[in-house]
Amino acid sequence: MPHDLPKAYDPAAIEDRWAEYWVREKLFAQPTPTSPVSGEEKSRQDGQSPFTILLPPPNVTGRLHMGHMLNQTEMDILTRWRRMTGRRALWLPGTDHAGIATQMMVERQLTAEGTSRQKLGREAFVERVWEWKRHYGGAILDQMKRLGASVDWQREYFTMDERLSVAVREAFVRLYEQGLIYRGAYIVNWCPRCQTAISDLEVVYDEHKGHLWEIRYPVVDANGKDTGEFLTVATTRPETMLGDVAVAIHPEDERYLHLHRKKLRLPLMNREIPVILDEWVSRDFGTGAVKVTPAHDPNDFAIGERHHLPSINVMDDTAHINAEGGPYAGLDRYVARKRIVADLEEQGLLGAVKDYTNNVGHCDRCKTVVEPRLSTQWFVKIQPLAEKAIAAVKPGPDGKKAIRFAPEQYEKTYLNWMENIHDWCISRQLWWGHRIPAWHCGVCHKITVAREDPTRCAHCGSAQITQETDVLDTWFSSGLLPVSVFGWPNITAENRADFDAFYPTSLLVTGFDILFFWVARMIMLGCWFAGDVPMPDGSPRSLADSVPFKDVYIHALVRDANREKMSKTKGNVVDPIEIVKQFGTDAVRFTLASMASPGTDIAFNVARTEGYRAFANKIWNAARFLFMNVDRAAEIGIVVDHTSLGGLPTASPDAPLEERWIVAELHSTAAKVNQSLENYRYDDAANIIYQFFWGSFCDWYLEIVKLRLDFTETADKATTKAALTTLVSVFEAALRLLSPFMPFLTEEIWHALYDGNPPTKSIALTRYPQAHADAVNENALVKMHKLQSFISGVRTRRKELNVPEKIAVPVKVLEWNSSTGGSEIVSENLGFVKKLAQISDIEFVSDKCDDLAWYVAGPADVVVVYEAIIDVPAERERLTRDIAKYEKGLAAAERQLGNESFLAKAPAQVVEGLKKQESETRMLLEKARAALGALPQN
RNA sequence: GGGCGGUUAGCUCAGUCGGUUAGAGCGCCUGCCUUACAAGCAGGAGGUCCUCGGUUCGAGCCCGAGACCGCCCA
Repeated sequence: MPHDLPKAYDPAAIEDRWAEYWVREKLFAQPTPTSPVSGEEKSRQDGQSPFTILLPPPNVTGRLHMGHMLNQTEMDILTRWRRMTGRRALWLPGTDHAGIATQMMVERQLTAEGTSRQKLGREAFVERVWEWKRHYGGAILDQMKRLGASVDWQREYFTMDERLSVAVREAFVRLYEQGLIYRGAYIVNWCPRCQTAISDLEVVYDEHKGHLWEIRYPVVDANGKDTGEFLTVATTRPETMLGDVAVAIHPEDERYLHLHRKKLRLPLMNREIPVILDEWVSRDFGTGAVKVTPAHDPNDFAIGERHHLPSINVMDDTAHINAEGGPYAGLDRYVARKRIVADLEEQGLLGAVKDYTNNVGHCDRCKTVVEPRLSTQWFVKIQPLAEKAIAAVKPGPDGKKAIRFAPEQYEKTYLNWMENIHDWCISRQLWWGHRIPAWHCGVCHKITVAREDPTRCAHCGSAQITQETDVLDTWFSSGLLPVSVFGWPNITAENRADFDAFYPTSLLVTGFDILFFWVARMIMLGCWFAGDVPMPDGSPRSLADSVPFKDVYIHALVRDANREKMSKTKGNVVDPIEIVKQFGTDAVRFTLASMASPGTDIAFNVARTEGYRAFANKIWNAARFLFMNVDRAAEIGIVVDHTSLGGLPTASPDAPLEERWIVAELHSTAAKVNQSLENYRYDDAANIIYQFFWGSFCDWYLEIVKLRLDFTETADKATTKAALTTLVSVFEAALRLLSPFMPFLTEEIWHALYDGNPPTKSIALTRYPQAHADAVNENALVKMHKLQSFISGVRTRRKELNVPEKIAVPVKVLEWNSSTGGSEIVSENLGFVKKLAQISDIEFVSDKCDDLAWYVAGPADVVVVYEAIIDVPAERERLTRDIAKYEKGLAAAERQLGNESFLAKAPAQVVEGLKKQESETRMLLEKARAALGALPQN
């Protein structure tokens, strides 16, 4: 039997092989169900309803980083687990076309080639991006394949795919027809480098040390002559003054009220502008007078609307001053700023210049300072969509929430944003993306929006129509994914099996950074459009059935070991692929899982990963131990029946204690792990399995079972076979328990265990261990626990007496509390107790003996008899320390037990427990005092 | 300015409904190459649960105030 595993676990030697195997064998493909799954069936059999999860589509230009790996590890654990519990599990992968990022990438290439997208023209450029995508776009998904993500590769999508583009177009047209898309001139965030509008969410604010400049605007009389008086305004952006159309003051500001209706002469431009009153003005900020530049500031724009002021745009789309800026035309905004400040100073119109730290918006993509700019854009009137999206997370008529957040706190964040939402600017001045399906008429200037490319204007019939050049925000298409990947809008009677089976999806796992970008938009668009799709039986769809997912699990940020945010500039980025090469995928996955405590950032520390590689190695070697014994057994004709594997083993009442115990531990572990995963407690689940494998199975059970693995000719073959069978079946079940966390290692060992003839193609297709409540044998757990503390106690005592590890010594046992039955348990299990504690002989005594080496170990007093000289000072120190500890504990217990309120109000079980503890502590104290007294005086 | 989260061992973090003497991994100290594993085994040390006040028979946990750290939104 070829069970020859290498001595040390080497992930590199096994992982590539399995990763390829899983993809090649299409193990995780989830074809369209042939018989439609009715919604009724879905809700009736919740345990068997499909488990569907969408991969947050990585940016097609991206490379895998630690955040992806955490995200994917969590999804993979849950998907593998749900699959193993028997549910139809579908994890759907894909990538996002990432408008700005991808366009930037290709433009950079073009620049290097000495050309540009303008020179190429739109059509050629877009073809060039497709070419780029075909070449490099698969990189991140290839990395995912290598990491063994159990996704359905047959369903891989790209947001610009034809079928998904159909959905984008349908969504746009429908919203337009419903009056929810409009076009208009508003202040948007403009990136002068990307030369496109970006949404509020794509602006990141940074504290920036700047100045607050005070500028004196001369007051003029009716003839335009200076009166000699000035109104001083304060601004952080003096260059925008070129576009000023008014100065606003607060209607109750006594300082300036006399200037109301007066005119000012705008310095440098020599234009007369009015002084107006507006409540928005903050009297405490700056001078209390604010210049109004509607074309370059959102607040000013609002004031302009209120007061019917004109807007003067003084900058072009590259943030250079345009012709409206008079002498400053052609200057970059910052050059203009310097020049303007200098000129004002020269003219004596510059007041105080104060240091001021303000928040400056930068483009999320390229970090260029964003310019608020008045321009014509397309917007979604968001309120009606937001209302549904709010209702979806609040308790419905039945008191249930259609969407639940984990951790719960994110629900507040989400609602807070959704309740204060602004209309969504969806147009981008890019070439790469879904081009807006709107045509402008050259004759009547009206807009035609259509599902099919029109040839004539819908209003006047003219053929002089041209398509809108803008494309849609990438999030508009990714927001539609939950519906579009399952066939929307083409949901017909013949073509709705996917939609009926998999929508709503079960869960979304993602980072908080895209809560608004993506999660919120999926909820809005999903509720809006899926809501119109009737249920399979033709009935209207409820909100609960319209949502894109039922649960949202938000995970934290992966930071470096010092809790610093990873960043390229800081150079502290941990490349997951590098770490994987070093320690193996399984170890990295386990690290992330064991640290994934909800709501807490992960400080990724390779020391931890090193530890989990050791864990993998531990299991590897446990497997080697098993195989060695299986092979030896085979030599004398003992064969473990493979058909007994695959479930969760049970132990008969007459089985040895260690068997009843390990089986009970296994069931208890399985129960806890299932419960933890149910609650998204990856950390608990991982730690519980770790504890079972290493702490229980390897440290205790394997050592004990060695005594029963007797392969000599005289051995009782039945005993050996029974022990071996339990050993193998517990191990096999534990592998399945571990498999979602460490899929590679467990796959390798599991196949070896079945000697090349496994019952299915992969451990991932077996059943996850489910505990039987009655198999958790409390009695065995308690007894074993006592023996463990007894054995540990003897070992501790041996160390204190400097007994060499190899030497077995006799011990005397005195049971000091008959109710525990300690002596009996010890004598029932003499075999392994003697072995594990290195005891040559045990004598049970009924009276305290005179030996000095008295010690309390677990359920019995123990005396380790050894011809060693007791280190009297050390012994005195130990006893003194113990006495102090016991005295403190006893005093605390007595104090509480003397409190009548406690006795009256505390639950009986707590009082009983404390009484027991008190009497035990008292006994320990007496013994320790006696032992101290018996020590020689010096 | 508005909102949210955190502070527990040297480090990174758990701690369920308030209940007996607060846990884990890593690190540290001591001793061992023991026929699965030195990526190992055995043993050990290590705590003002941020501070103050309150509720309670009982507080790491609940309430109030404060300190410090962090995040989101404007």
